Amino acid sequence: MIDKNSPIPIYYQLEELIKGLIEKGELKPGDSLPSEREYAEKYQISRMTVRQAFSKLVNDGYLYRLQGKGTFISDRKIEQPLQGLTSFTEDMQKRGMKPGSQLLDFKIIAASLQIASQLNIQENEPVYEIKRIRLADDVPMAFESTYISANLIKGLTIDIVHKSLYSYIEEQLHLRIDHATQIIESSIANQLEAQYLNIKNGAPILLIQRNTFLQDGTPVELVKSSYRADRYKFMIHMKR
Amino acid sequence: MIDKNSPIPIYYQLEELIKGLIEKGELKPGDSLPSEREYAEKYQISRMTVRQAFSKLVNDGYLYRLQGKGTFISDRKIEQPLQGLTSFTEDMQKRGMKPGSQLLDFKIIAASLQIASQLNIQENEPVYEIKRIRLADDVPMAFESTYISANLIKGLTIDIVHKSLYSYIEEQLHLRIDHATQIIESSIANQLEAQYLNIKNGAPILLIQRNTFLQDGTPVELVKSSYRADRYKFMIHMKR
DNA sequence: GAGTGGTCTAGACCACCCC
DNA sequence: GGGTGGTCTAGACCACTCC
Repeated sequence: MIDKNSPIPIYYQLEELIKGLIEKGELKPGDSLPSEREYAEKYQISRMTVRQAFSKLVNDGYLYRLQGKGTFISDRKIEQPLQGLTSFTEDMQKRGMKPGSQLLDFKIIAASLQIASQLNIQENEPVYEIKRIRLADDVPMAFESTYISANLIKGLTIDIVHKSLYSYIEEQLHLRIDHATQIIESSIANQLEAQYLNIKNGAPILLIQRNTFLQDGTPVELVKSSYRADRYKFMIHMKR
Repeated sequence: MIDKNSPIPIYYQLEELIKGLIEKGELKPGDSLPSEREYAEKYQISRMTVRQAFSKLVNDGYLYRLQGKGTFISDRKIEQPLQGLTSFTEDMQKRGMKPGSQLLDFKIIAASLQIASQLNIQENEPVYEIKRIRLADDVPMAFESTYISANLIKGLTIDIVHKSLYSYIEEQLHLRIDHATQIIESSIANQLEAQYLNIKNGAPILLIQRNTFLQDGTPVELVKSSYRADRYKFMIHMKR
């Protein structure tokens, strides 16, 4: 089950192995795991390597440790929702809904001062502007505008955007998307939003602005979304 | 600067030392840190111990690593906001506002089915109910209702709540608050909320429900807040 | 080739929990 | 006292970046 000769790090293999056991239900919330020493013995690896795998899983909320007692499976009933950076598509799938998308606009424009400052580029530099209505189970869920520097992310097409923008950036351009900041606020639908989302003028909406960055802090993407408040709640999980 | 005989772990001392340098501005965003090996040499500690300190700081967003190049200070201009679990008081202080509070109600009630299920207790078990208006710079910011199991958190007083509930739970009761789930949604002020928050009926508000847990998953606290949308935006930072 | 972070080892002693 | 996680050491080899 653990291949020591594989180029895949051992700690990562162990991580996936344990995650698999949890997802298959062989390890249930509250269950204690075999001790770090037992894993080390069983797979003939160092205890530090086991600890590295455990630490990642603790950090991601799969496990928790109690000194002197052991390592246990977390109760993730409530905390399931947002684990790290996900796309709209993944988000909807996790919520058990069928994601969809309706393209309104895809073009290159000159960056406004506001967009340029968010993307850390000069005013009037070219940026892709993509406007879409996002659907969940074929019903409008959000109205979304995406801005991407055309000098940083070259060769973008509608097709790529439809598939997976993040995969393209990471696998074709070899850039590593690392983190994002989201600003969430409450507002009221204007006429345009009401029309696109099929709700009443003045109905509550959740505005989410996401700024995505590479590891060195270079902005990759700016997304402004308006979600229907009657269909969408934002959930996050926080560690102390 | 590093005391190897102190009961405080070396990796933690190094963490604080580096954080200090960043906060004092001696290390600026984009700067590269001395290498792991240099720190190990300088303080006569193992490289693994240095890595442990670095890893925590990377995880908390202070640093980022580039293989083959070095370790660098993150640009935290935008990402500053919400780092882990914070109280209203801390939150407002970080935003540069003066926090305040106006107590509306403090009593023990029998848990409704809804509250009981959130706190994982039986219906009609005693719970503290605390209702407050939260102020920022003396202006209403949020209307907040807190529910806490009276059997779990004993001896709660208004005074404790006014100071720091979390300190009381951790230092007096020796329970370790570990994580929380927050659900954020957009809504419109009803008459009561409008009155308390000094806004118009129908004005947008941000509803935030927070469920707080101990390490083993025991619910500690349930907080329902209604924030004025014109004064409050929720910000989060996410790692991929 | 020299320097960096990424992974890994085989030990060690400690603090804590439970019997 | 025996088991657990928490910390720490002093090495090792690898992949990567830069010159």
